[in-house]
Amino acid sequence: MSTQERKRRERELRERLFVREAQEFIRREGLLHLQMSRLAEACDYATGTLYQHFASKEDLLLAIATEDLKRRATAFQPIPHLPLSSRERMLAVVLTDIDFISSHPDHFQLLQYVSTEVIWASASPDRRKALAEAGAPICEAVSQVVTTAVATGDLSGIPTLRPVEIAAGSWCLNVGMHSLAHAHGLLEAYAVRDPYALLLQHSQALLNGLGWQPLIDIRDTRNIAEQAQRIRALLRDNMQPVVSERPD
Amino acid sequence: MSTQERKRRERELRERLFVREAQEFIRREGLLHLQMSRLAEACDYATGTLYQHFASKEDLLLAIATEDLKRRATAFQPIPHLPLSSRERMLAVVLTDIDFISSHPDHFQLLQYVSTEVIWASASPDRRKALAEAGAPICEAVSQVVTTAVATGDLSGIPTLRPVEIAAGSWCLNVGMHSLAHAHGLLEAYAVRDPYALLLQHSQALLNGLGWQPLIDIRDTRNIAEQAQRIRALLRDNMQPVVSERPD
DNA sequence: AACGCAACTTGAATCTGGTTCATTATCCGG
DNA sequence: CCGGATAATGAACCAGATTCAAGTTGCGTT
Repeated sequence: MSTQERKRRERELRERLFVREAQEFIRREGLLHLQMSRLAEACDYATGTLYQHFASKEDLLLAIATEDLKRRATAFQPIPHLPLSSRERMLAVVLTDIDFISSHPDHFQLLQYVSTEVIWASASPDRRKALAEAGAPICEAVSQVVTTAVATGDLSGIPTLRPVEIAAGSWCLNVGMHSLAHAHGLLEAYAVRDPYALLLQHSQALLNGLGWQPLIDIRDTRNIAEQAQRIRALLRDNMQPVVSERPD
Repeated sequence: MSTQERKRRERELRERLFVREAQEFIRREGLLHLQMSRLAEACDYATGTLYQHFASKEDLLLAIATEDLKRRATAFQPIPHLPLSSRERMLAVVLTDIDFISSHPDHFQLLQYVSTEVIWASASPDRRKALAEAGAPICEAVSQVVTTAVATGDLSGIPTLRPVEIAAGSWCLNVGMHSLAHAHGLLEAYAVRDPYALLLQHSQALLNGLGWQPLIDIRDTRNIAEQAQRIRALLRDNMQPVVSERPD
């Protein structure tokens, strides 16, 4: 059994190598210039070997996005347990998302690209499933925040909606603003400034609209900014130290 | 002069032919299977001629998306003048968007694809500009709705925000929900039902949160649905009859 | 220690499809 | 009707993803 096991491990290790190296390529030269043959070469393997792991280039891209997303997801896990009001936790979700994406521009670009129906459709079902699952912890963390809020009475639940569905609004606001912020030239064309401050303000408005206690004054931008800073500080302290993976 | 003028017209006509035929291709076989040479052939032109019009395939895709977007934009123009309360007008925007995208799935897919930084970056600046401009009327219409709302006192403006920026929240909610709704399998994976009813509910919550009068009860789903139906009916009556473009 | 088999690796060849460009055709003003 | 400018043509080109026939490797067996 042990040889089989060892092989599996080696295989997994190599897959990581490919993914890691591909991320490096993308960071250096952009998604556009990632080439299967060059990637294989850079890892000291033949092109064909790459295809042992990934059925197609799209598959590889999903795999990379999945890896990123897993890392992103871990950032959300401590949130439900942070010493914050339920509403602040919800904002912590928004802030975590903003900060992660701001500091990983490649991740957003890639995720955006693979989420495209064109690319999505040409990846294998397994990879698609893996990507969807990598996002699940975020979904769960957020749902938990909502559930707790309802339990503590900060939010009076909406009978027809599940926790996820209540959280979905906030999530969509995020996704939409990221898209806007990344659409090169759109902000300028439409004279929108500082998208993430705006996102924060609208998130607060939405929470108010859902009746999520304590309501705050959305005109008080100073207060909003200060609260965000407080929450960010706490998030930094609670950050999982990024598990630096052992070099092989 | 007239011959030069005629040539320009012919050129424009042909460009339309290409775009139209490409849309047809996409509708029939999907974005994935659009091929430059086959498209040219289908229009009875040589491949090279296609490249007289579009510097690259990406350019062509932007052109198609732009054409669609223009049509989409016209649907928003009557909204600021509809006999509705300002808040209902804002909902009319949301509904128009939902309905247009629901009935033009290809449009969303294409727009999503070309908005991707990868594709966007490899199109020519002119095409990018044209696409951005095609969306401007929507932006203006929505801004106007906000401006009117502030003028009539339905919405007490937010000193630090421009009308566009106030509208941006609602817009992002839309964009985000469309993304979610189109991400094959995500809704199921995260157990979210009926995304567009949800979008409506969250839009109402956001408007409430912005203090947009008259506030409504977001728990009253029946009322929300009925109001949406009323607005939709009005929108249908005011629909610009789609200008059926003369066949050449 | 040698053998045979299965599984894996290799990278040159294949294939697809976007893009180019030398050639040819068209059009226009004189 | 001529000469040159302008545009159309489509076969050739090229990049790069994907394949696959040939060669290796490593394991268990004799």
